[in-house]
Amino acid sequence: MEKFMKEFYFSELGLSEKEEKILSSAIKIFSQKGFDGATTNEIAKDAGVAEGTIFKYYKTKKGILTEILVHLINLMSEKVVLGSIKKIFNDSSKKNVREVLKEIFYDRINFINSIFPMAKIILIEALLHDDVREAIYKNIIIKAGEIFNNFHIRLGKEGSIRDDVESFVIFRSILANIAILIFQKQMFNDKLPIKDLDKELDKIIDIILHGIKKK
Amino acid sequence: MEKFMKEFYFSELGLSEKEEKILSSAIKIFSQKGFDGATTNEIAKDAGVAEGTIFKYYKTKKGILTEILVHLINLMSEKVVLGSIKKIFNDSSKKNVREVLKEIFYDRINFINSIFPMAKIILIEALLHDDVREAIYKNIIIKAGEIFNNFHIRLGKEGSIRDDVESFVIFRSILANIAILIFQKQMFNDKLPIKDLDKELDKIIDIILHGIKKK
Amino acid sequence: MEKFMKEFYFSELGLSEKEEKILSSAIKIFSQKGFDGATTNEIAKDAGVAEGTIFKYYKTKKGILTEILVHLINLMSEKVVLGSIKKIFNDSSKKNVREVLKEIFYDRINFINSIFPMAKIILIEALLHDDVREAIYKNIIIKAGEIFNNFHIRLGKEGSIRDDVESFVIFRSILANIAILIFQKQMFNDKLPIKDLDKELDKIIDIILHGIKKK
Amino acid sequence: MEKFMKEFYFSELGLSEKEEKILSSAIKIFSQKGFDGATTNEIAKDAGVAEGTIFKYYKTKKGILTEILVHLINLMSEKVVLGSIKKIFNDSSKKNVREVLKEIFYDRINFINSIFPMAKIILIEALLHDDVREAIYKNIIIKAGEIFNNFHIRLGKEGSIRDDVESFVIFRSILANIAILIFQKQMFNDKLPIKDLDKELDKIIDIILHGIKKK
DNA sequence: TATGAATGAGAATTCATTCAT
DNA sequence: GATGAATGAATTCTCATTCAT
Repeated sequence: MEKFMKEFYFSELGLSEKEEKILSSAIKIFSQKGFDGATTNEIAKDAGVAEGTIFKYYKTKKGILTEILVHLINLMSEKVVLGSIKKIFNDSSKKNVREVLKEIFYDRINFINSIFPMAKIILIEALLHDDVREAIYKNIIIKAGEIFNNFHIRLGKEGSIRDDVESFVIFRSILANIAILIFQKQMFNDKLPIKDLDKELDKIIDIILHGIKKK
Repeated sequence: MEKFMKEFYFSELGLSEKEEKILSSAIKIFSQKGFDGATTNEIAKDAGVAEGTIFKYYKTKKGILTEILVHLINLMSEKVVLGSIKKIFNDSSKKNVREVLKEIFYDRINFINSIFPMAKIILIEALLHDDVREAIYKNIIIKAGEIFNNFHIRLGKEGSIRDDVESFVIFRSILANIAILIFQKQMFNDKLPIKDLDKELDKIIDIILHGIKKK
Repeated sequence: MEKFMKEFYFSELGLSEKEEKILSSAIKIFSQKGFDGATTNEIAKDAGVAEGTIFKYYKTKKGILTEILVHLINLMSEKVVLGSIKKIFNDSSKKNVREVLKEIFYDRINFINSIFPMAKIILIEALLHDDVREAIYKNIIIKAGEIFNNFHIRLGKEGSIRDDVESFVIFRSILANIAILIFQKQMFNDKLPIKDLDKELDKIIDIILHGIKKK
Repeated sequence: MEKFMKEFYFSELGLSEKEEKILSSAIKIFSQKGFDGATTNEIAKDAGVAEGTIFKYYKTKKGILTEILVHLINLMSEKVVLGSIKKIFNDSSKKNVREVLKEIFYDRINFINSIFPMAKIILIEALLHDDVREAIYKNIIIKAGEIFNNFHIRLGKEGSIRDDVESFVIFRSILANIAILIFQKQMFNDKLPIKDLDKELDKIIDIILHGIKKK
């Protein structure tokens, strides 16, 4: 996964090998101990460089965190959120809602899992700091909401999805279901393992589409 | 709220006034800066005691965190989770599902909001440390799941809720919807304010009950 | 001298014993190695305290320097420059110019010698930094110039000192002669020892009063 | 002046262009921040060379300082102190003392101003380190004293200057007056500007020659 | 019991110096 | 010769913890 992550995260950033190692190790250590719990010494050792080298690339420890945040935002807003979801939506005319949702769920879960260490770091920072929250709101939440809104309008017209509830409320509910699934997988996979993701998704989507009320 | 929290949290713990102040300040500072980002000096100042006094009550800084975790678990598992939810369930025969859910949602949201600083601290620690996750799983998740399971069985028999999906999946979905609402209120209330919680809950419960699919 | 310095410098500042030791050692080490050449570790060892203790009293290393500067300025402007020189001037009616000058020279030389470590530190900082220069100019030079001006006016009326040259030019020339003497004593005492300060002063004052031209 | 300085300082030293740039930048940065406050990185950037290049020419950072000291001593003792002052003295038979002194003052002030950055660096180092003081004493002070001594003997015979005071005492007093003027110009030119150097020198020389006592 | 001055181990950061290219 | 990335020892500063009062 180390290898995969590197490719995935940084291949197009034009980072030097050392810089890539440092950033990669920082993500690893920060996600294990939190930003304040991690030490630059630890990161340096993990990256196989001298501690001083870190500060050639990043002015301060905080600077590494900022870089990670920026990278995550770029990843989510520019490349992935928009790119792959749009693709799915564009193909959606051919499929029914259930299939589109499943594809989106699959896509999101795989993506978030792949960047989970980064996402975890930023989630914690967002819980603690206003400015991080602000950055996430502006760069991710608003954009994702807009995309969903378009999607919702189209499906509403087609008659596939209810149009008597605001787009945002539906969006939030879907988001909640994806989030808790990722949370379960990442935090409690030993206790509450998700053995068959495919079946699991079917159940969740069924609830999302038809609710929990007996007909 | 400061006053309320103190009473609420600690009134029955038999803590001395000083100890109460320290714990209360620790929760405040930890929730603002995270455990590693907070200093005992800061906590002492906020609590109006000498730094040394903290270490009369808690052997180490970590000890304060443990106390907070234990306290949160007690609060959730023993006193509140079980207590008030059970009460709602016991009264549930008289009401329809929608009303029961709304009451639970109200109850949970109010409760979590009131203990949010504590919950935030522990959430972060749970993201970072196995043992905290373990404690939460054993003491909260399992117990809450069991309670919901009983509730589900009863409602399933009554014909109010689908019984063709596992209890846990439904529970998780409801949990997700509550959680994201609390999250929105606590983290993005300035950007995405929840003006009328009552109406908001109606919409969410509608989606939970009937799904997002157009009939 | 260590003892003497302490008393002299700090006795009325209400400093704790530790703080006094730290400030005293800082002056010693800074004057030996310069501000940037000195380390807080060295100061701590010399003061017999832990390195961390220094930072209880002074937020930063720079803060120690500022304290020394402030202390020197207070010493020179408030207590000593004004105090003792005024006294000499007030008694001056009874003596001739030569005796007054000699008394001032004695007084200044003894004073500057006693605070030379401090003065050296600040001299170097003044050579390097605008703001220090500014502080010295405003707090010492202007005040000393004014005092001398009064002195000059009086002596000019009496007919003891030339009044066809600006006060400042005379002041500067006297200052130069005092300064170079202190400089010689402090920097080159091994090579150019001043064996009999009394005779030395007589010669210098003679030159100041009558010039170097043969009559 | 930058250009001039370079030519002036180094033209006859047979330095390569790079070496000249490095030395020139080192003087600039050292004089702004002091030796310990300056970094080799800063010097390299200012000189437009790689940091490593500095260490091709100078084994250590300290080595640059030594080079500057040696250069300053050469400049003062060999080329200039002796050269131009001798010339003035040799022409002195034709002029009166006042004119000779004025010429010397002009010459010295211009010279020291032109090399002030270097002189400042070495002054600070002399304040801090025995060995630098030693070098200055041996190579500059003694030599200058001897030259002045010859001058004094000659003028004493002519009857222009008092011969009832030691040569050194007179020399020191003249030196003091030159030094304080340079100091004023370099350190406090914004606060105490010297608008008309010519008139200023006339006043100072008048005081040096005739003293401050009213006749 | 409570204090808060003092500690010192450990953290982030700096910087002269080296060395492979 | 020249480079500049990399080093790691040294430095400033932080902070949980102790202990005499």
